[in-house]
Amino acid sequence: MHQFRRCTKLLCVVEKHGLRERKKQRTRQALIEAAVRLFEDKDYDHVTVAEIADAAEVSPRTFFLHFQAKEDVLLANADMRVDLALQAIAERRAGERLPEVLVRAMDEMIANTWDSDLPSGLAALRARLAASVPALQARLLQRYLTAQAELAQALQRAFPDRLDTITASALVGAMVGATSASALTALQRGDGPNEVRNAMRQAMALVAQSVT
Amino acid sequence: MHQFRRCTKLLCVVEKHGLRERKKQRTRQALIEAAVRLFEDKDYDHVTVAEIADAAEVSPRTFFLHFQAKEDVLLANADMRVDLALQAIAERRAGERLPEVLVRAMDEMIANTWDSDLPSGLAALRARLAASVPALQARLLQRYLTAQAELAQALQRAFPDRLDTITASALVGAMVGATSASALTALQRGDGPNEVRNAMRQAMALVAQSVT
DNA sequence: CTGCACTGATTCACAGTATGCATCAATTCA
DNA sequence: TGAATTGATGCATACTGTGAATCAGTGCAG
Repeated sequence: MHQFRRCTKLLCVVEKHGLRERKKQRTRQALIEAAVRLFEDKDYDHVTVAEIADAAEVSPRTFFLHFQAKEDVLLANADMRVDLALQAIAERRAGERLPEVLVRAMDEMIANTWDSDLPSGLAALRARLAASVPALQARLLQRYLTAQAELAQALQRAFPDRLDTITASALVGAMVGATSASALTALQRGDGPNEVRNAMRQAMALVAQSVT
Repeated sequence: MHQFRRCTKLLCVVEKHGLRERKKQRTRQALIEAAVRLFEDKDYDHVTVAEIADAAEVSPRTFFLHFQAKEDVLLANADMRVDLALQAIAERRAGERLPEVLVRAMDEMIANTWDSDLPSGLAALRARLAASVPALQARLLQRYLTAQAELAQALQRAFPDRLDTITASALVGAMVGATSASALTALQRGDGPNEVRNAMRQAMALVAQSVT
């Protein structure tokens, strides 16, 4: 019944199998862009799904065919980033210790966000809205939680003799919790992108030293 | 516009100023009990607000006069617990170190939950639903986040020379993140109340050692 | 004790999110 | 070319959550 959908690793690679798939991606992209444009103009919840669909020149019904909820249009590529982190853990380098692997995985996600969403302004918009719109914040946290479970599982697989299930989830929970809390604090203080990133690094370092 | 309401410390002490207040509390309690009863019978989102209100013999509109959203009926006394933790931090005992204070604050919350919600079965119901109903999970996480901000502020006030704003929120974020992640993992593994509590303790200890 | 202010509860109306279902139209494949 | 697949649509609908007007009981001032 309830179900958090995740894209598989394969789907995250841009497939262009046929005109059909490309068309679908185009309307999806149109919806995202229309939404972002509208959110930059008006208050988040004064923008209705109907308006977004209208701006993207599709029917409102189509919106929900691409996104499970209104909020998801702003978290479009989050799944891909989790996959990056999972891969980073799986490809543990020789001699790399536990905290380093975890930090590298987190860095992978952050770096990808920086590269793809920062220039477009999407990162800033999302940050601003996530700090002020409860519904979006809730959805974001929820996705963090499911991502955490996957990261914990991957981490335990990478260090089977060192971690039990509880420790693994505690560790990942601490890392994600600390990072997002400090990022949010920095954001609400009015910090710019680089300061926010520094805050995240600082938080990660703090947690990392607990597993030295 | 958006606003996460919190009860003030004064309101958390049970006031019985007049018949009026008592009546209000009675309908509030009736709503909670009706909701719990229905949630135990049916699937969470097959129970409508209208049904809850009906079972409590009030109008549906009245439900939203007491709770901001459907989910909040299950998180009724959460605010009080945060206040307990804040108090625990403010009343820092002589010679108590940072990690100890934080752990004590968390313990305060957990212990209160155990004492008041465990016998009634509310704790179990909430745990079960929080692990399976996305909407509730989201709301819970959101409240954790606002609680975190308050805890971080209180902590910084208690250790002004030791903590900057970012470190304080990172620390609290790590603690809350680790604790809830491990609790959820334990729950989903099918652990009973005591095992869950142990998992939480273990997570707290892990984070506490990072600030030794 | 009486009228007035306050406020919880109710009723009615409504915007908006989200889903189910039948259907159309274009793509893909046999 | 004909058939199956599937993205998009329209329509109907359930439900959450809010606004506004109103009623009724409580508490307070005079």
